Amino acid sequence: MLKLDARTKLLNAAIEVVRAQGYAATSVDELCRKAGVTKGAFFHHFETKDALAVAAANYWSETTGALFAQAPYHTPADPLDRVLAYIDFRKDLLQGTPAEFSCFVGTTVQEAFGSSDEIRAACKASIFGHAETLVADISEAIRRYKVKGTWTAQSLALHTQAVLQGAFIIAKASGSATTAADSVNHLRRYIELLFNRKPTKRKTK
Amino acid sequence: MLKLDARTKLLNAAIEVVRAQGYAATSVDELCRKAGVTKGAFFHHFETKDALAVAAANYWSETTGALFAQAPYHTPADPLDRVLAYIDFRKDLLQGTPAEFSCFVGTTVQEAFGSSDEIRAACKASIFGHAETLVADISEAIRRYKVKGTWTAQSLALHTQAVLQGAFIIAKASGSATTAADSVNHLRRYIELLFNRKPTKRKTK
DNA sequence: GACACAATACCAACCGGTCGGTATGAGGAG
DNA sequence: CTCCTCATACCGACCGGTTGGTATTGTGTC
Repeated sequence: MLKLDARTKLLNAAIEVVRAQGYAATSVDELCRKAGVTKGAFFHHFETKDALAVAAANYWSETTGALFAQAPYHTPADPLDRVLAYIDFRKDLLQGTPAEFSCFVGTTVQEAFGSSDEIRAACKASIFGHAETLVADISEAIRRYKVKGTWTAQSLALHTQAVLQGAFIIAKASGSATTAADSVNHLRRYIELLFNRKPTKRKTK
Repeated sequence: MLKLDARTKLLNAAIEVVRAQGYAATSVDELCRKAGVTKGAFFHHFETKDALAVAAANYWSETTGALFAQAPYHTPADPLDRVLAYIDFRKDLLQGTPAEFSCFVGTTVQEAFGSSDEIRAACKASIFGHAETLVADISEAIRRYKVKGTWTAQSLALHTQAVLQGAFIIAKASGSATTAADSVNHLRRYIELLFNRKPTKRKTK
């Protein structure tokens, strides 16, 4: 981390600290301390604290986007298997403390949706953008399995994100990653039922 | 609200303001202003700001507990119908802005789980306690419909809360209550599928 | 007059943000 | 090559306002 420039160090620090204590409770000074950077550097790179939040949300989109793009859940030939492998992948990420596995933009938007429309929009773009990466596989699975229903691939993709966000909150309240994993299990079962797939052991990893 | 004592006015103000802007971003002074009460009164009734949060979480449990206890979703004879009616009831509550329909303890615990174990515990008790009120109906439905599975009534009850909490976050990000209702629809469909119930129009109101 | 309750004045610490300044390095002119 | 200029990156003391919390003084009701 030492070779990174001040801007990137601040973005990484923001994601780490905000996930642990929330956005409003995180001060600019603390961020600078954590990043090993001075306050002057902070306001050189970001006009305001809110601007940092917007940049961090976009940075979160990029880094997690790259993580999911190269994740192994894309390999199955069957689109439904890919969707289920995605769910399993998300479950695997539920390790350690909530501060480690929870979602930066989910945490931030909950606090800032009323005070900054720029932050809200950046967080929305992150969540909805990630959901969008699931739509192709879901749509293909709908066609392949000839599933009929009043719901759309988009709404199911967004529902997976809602379940994950909710699971993070339950985990924060209970202090247990297991309760979060329980919800993800229910989500997996829901998708199996939707597509008439018999309950399966996970195929990947 | 004028006839209420200072303590209750502060609790109501806390729930209203925190839902709109979050816990950390809400100052004691603002709470006092909103409640029409002085700072002296605040610290007479609550030792610290955190103590107010704990009291507000318990107050939230009581008031929402009363709301749900007298709600009409308990009337159907079939336990599964009661569970589905509960889901419908929750969906009906998704009116107006996120600040109006979102959950005080869900918002608060997300910010305070790392800094105050008392707040965390009070919020956990509220969420888990509410989930517990669903367990009897779910258990009865499991018996009546002879459903087999690896999941428990408790885990399904908690999953409903996770979906709702997640739906609140999606609503805050999107600024739309409709997207939250979409997730609740998926939750309802999941429960119908779990119990082999044909998709139904809602029975209660 | 005892006691719960509330109003006001006040405090030190901390907040986001500002500002004058320095370090470094690229590019052009001579 | 040397010198000058300019832009970018960064520094840290400082500012006014706000924070959670305290101390003191009423005031209404048994």
